[in-house]
Amino acid sequence: MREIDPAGKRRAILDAALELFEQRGFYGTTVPAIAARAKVGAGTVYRNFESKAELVNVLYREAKLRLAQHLLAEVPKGVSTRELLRHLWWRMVAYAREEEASLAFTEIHHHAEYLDEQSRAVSQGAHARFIELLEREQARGTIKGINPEVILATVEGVFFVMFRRARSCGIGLSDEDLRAAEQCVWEAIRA
Amino acid sequence: MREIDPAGKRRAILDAALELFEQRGFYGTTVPAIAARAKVGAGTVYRNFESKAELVNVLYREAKLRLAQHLLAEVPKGVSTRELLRHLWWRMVAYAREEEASLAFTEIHHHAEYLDEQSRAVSQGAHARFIELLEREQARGTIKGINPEVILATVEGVFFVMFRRARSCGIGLSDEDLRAAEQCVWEAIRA
Amino acid sequence: MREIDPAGKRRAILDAALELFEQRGFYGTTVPAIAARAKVGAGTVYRNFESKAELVNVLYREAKLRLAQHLLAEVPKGVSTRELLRHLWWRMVAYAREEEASLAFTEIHHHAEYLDEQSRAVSQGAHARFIELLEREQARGTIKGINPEVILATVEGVFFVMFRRARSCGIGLSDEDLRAAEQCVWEAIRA
Amino acid sequence: MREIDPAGKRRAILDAALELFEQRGFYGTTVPAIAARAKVGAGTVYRNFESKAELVNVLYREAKLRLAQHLLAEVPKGVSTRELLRHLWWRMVAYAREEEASLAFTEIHHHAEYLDEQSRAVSQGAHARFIELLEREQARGTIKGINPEVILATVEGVFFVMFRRARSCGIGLSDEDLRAAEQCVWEAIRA
DNA sequence: TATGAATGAGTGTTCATTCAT
DNA sequence: TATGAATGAACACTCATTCAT
Repeated sequence: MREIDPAGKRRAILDAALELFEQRGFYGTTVPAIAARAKVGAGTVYRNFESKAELVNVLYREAKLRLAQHLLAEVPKGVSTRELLRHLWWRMVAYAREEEASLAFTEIHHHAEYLDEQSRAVSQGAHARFIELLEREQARGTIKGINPEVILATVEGVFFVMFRRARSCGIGLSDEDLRAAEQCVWEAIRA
Repeated sequence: MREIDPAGKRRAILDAALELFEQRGFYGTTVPAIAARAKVGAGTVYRNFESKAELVNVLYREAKLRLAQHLLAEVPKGVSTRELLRHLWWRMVAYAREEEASLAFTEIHHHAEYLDEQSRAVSQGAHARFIELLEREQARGTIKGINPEVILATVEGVFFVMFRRARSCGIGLSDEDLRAAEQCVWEAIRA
Repeated sequence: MREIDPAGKRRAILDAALELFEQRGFYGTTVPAIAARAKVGAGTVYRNFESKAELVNVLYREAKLRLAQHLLAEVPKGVSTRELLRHLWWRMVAYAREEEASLAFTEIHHHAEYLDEQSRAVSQGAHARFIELLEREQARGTIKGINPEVILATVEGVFFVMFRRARSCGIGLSDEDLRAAEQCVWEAIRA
Repeated sequence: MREIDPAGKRRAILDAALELFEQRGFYGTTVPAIAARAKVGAGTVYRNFESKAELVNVLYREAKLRLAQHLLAEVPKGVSTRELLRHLWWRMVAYAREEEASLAFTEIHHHAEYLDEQSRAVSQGAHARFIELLEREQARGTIKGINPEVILATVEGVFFVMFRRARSCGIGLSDEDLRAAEQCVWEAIRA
């Protein structure tokens, strides 16, 4: 069987582009710079992606799906809401630590004008799954019965702002801080 | 008495630039586009600002200072921490509603490489004032004694993510949602 | 009697322009820079001159005429050709020392495309007067009977190249060097 | 074997730039004009040269070195100073006729502020080699013992002014004129 | 398939010129 | 008369994209 892209150039381009898009944004990143970092010719980028916009969309969807996958793949069944939050929280921490750039990338490109319909659908799809999960927990009466968007904004907001600040200021987040933050979030949302 | 810039072109340029930088970022915004939106010639931008970078820095500092001013100007004395949070929260809501673009702008440009020393200093100065305020409340024993950075990330995170989502998805935030969110934040941080 | 330009702004503009055109050429000199050096507003330049091109043409003609005037005004009558050359040579030296910039300016702008018909006519007129003078001396049989253009190129060439080099390299020309050069020129052209 | 720039675009750019810089100077020449004359896209200029300034410097050094090479490469040994001058003179004439623009170019750009250290060094190096040559002849007692800079200014001055005038006035220089001029120069400098 | 030279539209910025004050 | 803020065309230079090799 003939493999597609045996040299992994497509992957190299995606990885290079992720780093650069995250650091300098879409318009601040040039295709030649991506090609140089991926150690391929500029033309090779266009053999793999129709345009710079397609490239950023592919990355966006990949990042969004991978995060959702990472969080929702092995959700434990039959545990308390407290346990569920703790589980999700540390999965997010693990993801943020492994894929720092990917997480920051999705934050930055949220709702940018160069994202296409498909990317917006992926984003909304992931969002919808989290809302559903929250609504199931709300039905158990363990967390507040308010607008689940508010609950989600609480969880995500605390997490993202903390990680963004840690990343942009170059300071580390201790496990103690993360535990404290998780406790805050729980107290914020519990019924 | 001769007025400086009686036609308010400088202000028009700043306003136009704020909108565009917020929508499309620094690199995605062109100076001719700013000039066109401000209804001035391209050269007029350069009569008022040394460069595109200076323009974004002026805007950044202005936005940061105005927000800090708005929040910290009339902090009530001798009230409970609960009252203080409520006060700050609704000041933030008022600001976010009046100056939607300005708030979103500062979020986007946080720690960008085109911000100069002065802008970084302004940003850090504002941050420090909020941390001090939190430490005073922590000393009263009314909020958690954890790392105040975590507390601040909690308050800001919930607020910003909620407003960003409302803005980018074009949905409104009801007063009820905002009250609920504020209650979440309080329960998150109280001792 | 109402004087024109009592404040001498026109003169200030011409002097400022001469310096700048000589240092940086026509295209390398900006009208605002001329105005700033002349301590007038940019609009004042246009009140006195139709355009940057007219300004350079006025300067060119002035410089050309002044030099010719300086050299040909008091030509001694009834002296030997040797005496005449010596006279002219030291008049040129005096002019070059007094009006360094003016001399360099005419050299630089010789036959530039922005010079108008009138300027070219002035240039050619001055040239013709020198050629006539040379032909009169040739008729006396005291200098070579070759193409007078060659004689003129010799006198001017030695002089200009020497002064240009002195000026651009920042070295001074001693009287001894100038005397030696004049002797060279004489020996070059004498019959 | 892969040739570098087989289409000779770099050469085409250099040739086009030489013509334009010679006619209109550095600031009067636009990069789009160079590209158009060289029949390449504007971007191609920047693939071959870092900037307009680098381009003019490359041209300047090339022209300076080629002229020095042309004159000094095959200096006849053991000939009289008279013969040496004649040799150099006609080499200069040959060069001036073959590379009219190149000669005029170096004259114009002498000591301009956009020339870099390397270009100034090349210029001074060439100058030094001519001064040395003159000093060797002075040691033989065949030419005047005056400041060799004056001798050089004499030779160069006569030559350059003659060619510049011929070129700018569009008149030709007859061999007879050139012979006469060479004789003038000899008589100017001989002991 | 992979390349990178080539392109030219588009960028940030300057400046000759105008004109309201 | 004198000013200098305002203009926008034109500049030096960049970069997304193409295509011959």
